[in-house]
Amino acid sequence: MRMKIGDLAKLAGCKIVTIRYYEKECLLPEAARSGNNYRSYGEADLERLQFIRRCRAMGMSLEEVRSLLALKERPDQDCSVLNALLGEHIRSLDEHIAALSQLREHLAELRSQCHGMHPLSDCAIMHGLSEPTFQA
Amino acid sequence: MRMKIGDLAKLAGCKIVTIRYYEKECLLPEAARSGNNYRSYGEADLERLQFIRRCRAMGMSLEEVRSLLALKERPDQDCSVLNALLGEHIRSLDEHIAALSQLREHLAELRSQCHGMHPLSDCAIMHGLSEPTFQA
DNA sequence: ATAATCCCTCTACCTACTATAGAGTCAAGC
DNA sequence: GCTTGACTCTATAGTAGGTAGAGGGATTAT
Repeated sequence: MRMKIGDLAKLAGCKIVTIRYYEKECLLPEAARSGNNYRSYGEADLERLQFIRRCRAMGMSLEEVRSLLALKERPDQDCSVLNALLGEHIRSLDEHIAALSQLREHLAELRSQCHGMHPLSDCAIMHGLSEPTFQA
Repeated sequence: MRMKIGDLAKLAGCKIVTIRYYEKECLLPEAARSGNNYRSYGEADLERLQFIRRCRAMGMSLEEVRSLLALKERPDQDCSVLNALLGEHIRSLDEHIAALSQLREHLAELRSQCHGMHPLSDCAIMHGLSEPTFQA
């Protein structure tokens, strides 16, 4: 039942150092220690770590994860707080995606103006990057 | 014609510290100094800085910018190198955008399952984040 | 003369980890 | 009993691309 940090890391799909890092950041509680001073983990630790990793995989910051973990501790509370938090996260993702897409279009346009096989001094890409018209 | 770091920052739309940072990173040459030890800049410095800022605004890393600056020094070279570099950058942008979009859909789906007004312990969002099904 | 604003260097901080050094622990094989 | 390899421990420093602050000197406006 009890496992060492390497086992936990394997099960959660993350690195050992990351687990120690989360502990230092108080996202995981201070681990119990076995006689040899090795950290010792159980089911609950694994679940909490997986929760964190899933949130991270969803693109949340550790601060956001911290808020979610705090919410998770109070299951009696209304879930509108959580709903709002997630909505905010989706909104910021949308912004991020829109900005990147615009950038991508911009770059594609720049590239389409160059057909290769000529010196850099004539290249439309270099000119595009050098001229004030291409302020993003 | 010559200007101080604050003027340059204003013209390039960046912070003073950022300019000093670029100098330390050798993206900008060591600035000339006037009698009072203030950095002193001219047209060429402004252009180089603007080039860097434009590349950054296009989402390029400082390492990519470094490569572009090196290319810029050799205007006789064929522009296919530049073309390839830009193509690679666009490709990595595409990947990034795709990953974020998938994430966004995932989160939207999660959120759509919660209609508010019930305790967290029943909330589909919290369950979604707690269960292995939602591995991204 | 003095206050506000500029500039200087140097150091530390941010996110979310990753990498390395140097040391202790444990199980298997000879 | 000894060695080898795989595991663990702590502590420190590094990554990208800056940002923030301390403590000091220079310039400009009033």
